[in-house]
Amino acid sequence: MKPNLDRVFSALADPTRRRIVARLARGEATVMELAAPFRMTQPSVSKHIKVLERAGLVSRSRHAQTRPCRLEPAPLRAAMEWTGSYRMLWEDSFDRLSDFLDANSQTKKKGQ
Amino acid sequence: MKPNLDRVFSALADPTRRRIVARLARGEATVMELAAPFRMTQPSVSKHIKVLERAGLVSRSRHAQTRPCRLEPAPLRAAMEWTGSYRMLWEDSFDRLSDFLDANSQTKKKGQ
DNA sequence: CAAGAATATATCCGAAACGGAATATATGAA
DNA sequence: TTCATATATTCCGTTTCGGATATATTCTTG
Repeated sequence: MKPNLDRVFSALADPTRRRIVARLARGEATVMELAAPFRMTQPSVSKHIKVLERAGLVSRSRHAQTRPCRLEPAPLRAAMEWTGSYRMLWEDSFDRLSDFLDANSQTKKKGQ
Repeated sequence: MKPNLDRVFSALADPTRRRIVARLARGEATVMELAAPFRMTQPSVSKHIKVLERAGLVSRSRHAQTRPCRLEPAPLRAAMEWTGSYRMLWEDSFDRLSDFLDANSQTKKKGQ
């Protein structure tokens, strides 16, 4: 089950789906919960979730009538590793430690 | 000119474009040079380059009849920072240094 | 200026994406 | 069984995408 970067990047290319990912990073959620913040209809959100699912970014369980969604780290990691393999382009220093700390403190401040 | 993640992720969702990015990471290249490894026609490659350009991933200069392409780091960095903001999901340790080194050695081994 | 090389633009095509509306399925409760 | 809630599926129209072909533009050189 190796992440398919085509699907992963494609899934992340939509702002609705990135917001869903951001929401799921804080814990499992049902389709209703995920749909709530959006103006979109529920079936549309369902479709977005399915896109995330096919990219491996989301997995689901069954609990009563609900199908809680959970975020899967592997594809996100694969996407980060691909983009990260070009770090050298924006890092002019060879002090990898300080570079990492700088980058890390920045990502921490970033929302969506 | 802040990177538009929609466009960036969307641009990276295509394998041809990721190969172009990989090629450009090793230095500037003309359209002809970029097109060479592909079976595609030149206009198709031109379109892919334009997609990368609109995402801010590629910039171009003018030199004689050629328009050399250069890779721009900012959007790649933005994409990495977005995905990287979910690192916590696959890192169970708080030893950030060793985590970074592990991740880094892995990305180094990865091709395309 | 004419010819050629590098690149862009225009147009066409089939396939896929995105969103809505309506409908279907499934599970739990009364 | 009947009702209600949660979610999925289907169909539709519109837009975008990826590739092809054909044509135009731009610069260089003779």
